[in-house]
Amino acid sequence: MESPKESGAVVTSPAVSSRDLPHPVRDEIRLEGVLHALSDPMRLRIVRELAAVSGELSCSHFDLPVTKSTTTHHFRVLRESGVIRQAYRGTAKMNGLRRGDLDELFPGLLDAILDAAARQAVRGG
Amino acid sequence: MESPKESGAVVTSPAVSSRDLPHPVRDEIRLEGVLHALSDPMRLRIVRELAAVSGELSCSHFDLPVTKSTTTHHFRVLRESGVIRQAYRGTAKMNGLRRGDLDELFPGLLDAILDAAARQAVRGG
DNA sequence: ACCGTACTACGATGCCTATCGTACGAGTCG
DNA sequence: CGACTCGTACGATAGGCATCGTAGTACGGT
Repeated sequence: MESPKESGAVVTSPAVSSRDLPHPVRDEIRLEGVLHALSDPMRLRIVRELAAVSGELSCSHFDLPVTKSTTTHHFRVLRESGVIRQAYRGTAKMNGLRRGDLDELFPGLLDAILDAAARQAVRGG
Repeated sequence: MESPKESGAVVTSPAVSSRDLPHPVRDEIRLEGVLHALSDPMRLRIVRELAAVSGELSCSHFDLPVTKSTTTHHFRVLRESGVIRQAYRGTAKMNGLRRGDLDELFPGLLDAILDAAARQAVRGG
């Protein structure tokens, strides 16, 4: 498509770079999909880290015991189920929890799951 | 433990019959397992009905759009993940939510999920 | 004893998915 | 430009699982 590089204007922020990723809109998010996404230990771990920093993290920040291919797969599942939002920023891909959307759709759900995960971790997870 | 059939006492309740089913004890219940169990539409539906009556229901009470074999499978997944408790009462198999255990282990989780499911159903699920 | 009901067990099938390795595209910096 | 980093795409593989059908077991009533 059009390259955002010409036109005299200075590119002030790296923004979403060119390629953008398909996300479900808020009302397309399904409870079953969210639960399924969070029922995988690797993905639950990712979401817990994202919730802890309450900001965005690059994919490479996570040091998961799986290959990069598999990591990509898990992030895609989380994005397609509506749990996280992803955007390119330069070569990095930033990930953020869709807290607002999830809280509007399913009030208390995310917090209950995060709390449950924390308790289980304390008990020795 | 002791069989309730001897001793002059009248058998007032059919009780657990003979065969009993393996359940995880409370501390063996894993969050991932619970989320996975509830991420299936059929099983979520079962759990919603059980929560609605807040008592026990026989397997045959449910009119699911699958065969009985499949229904048995779903109930086993729910039992083995710690979401429900099952016991034979005569020829019927009664099912009840393990609310107490789940609420102690993961406070607010079950309610949040049930509320989320109800909201989604209202929105047209 | 017999039958009907309730549920199970087992095998088959087809789909989904978690995982890997390798090869590639996009962006940054020298 | 070239090299390097970050992440993707694709194919393969192996295991899990939702579903079915059929055959079987347990229990209760007649």
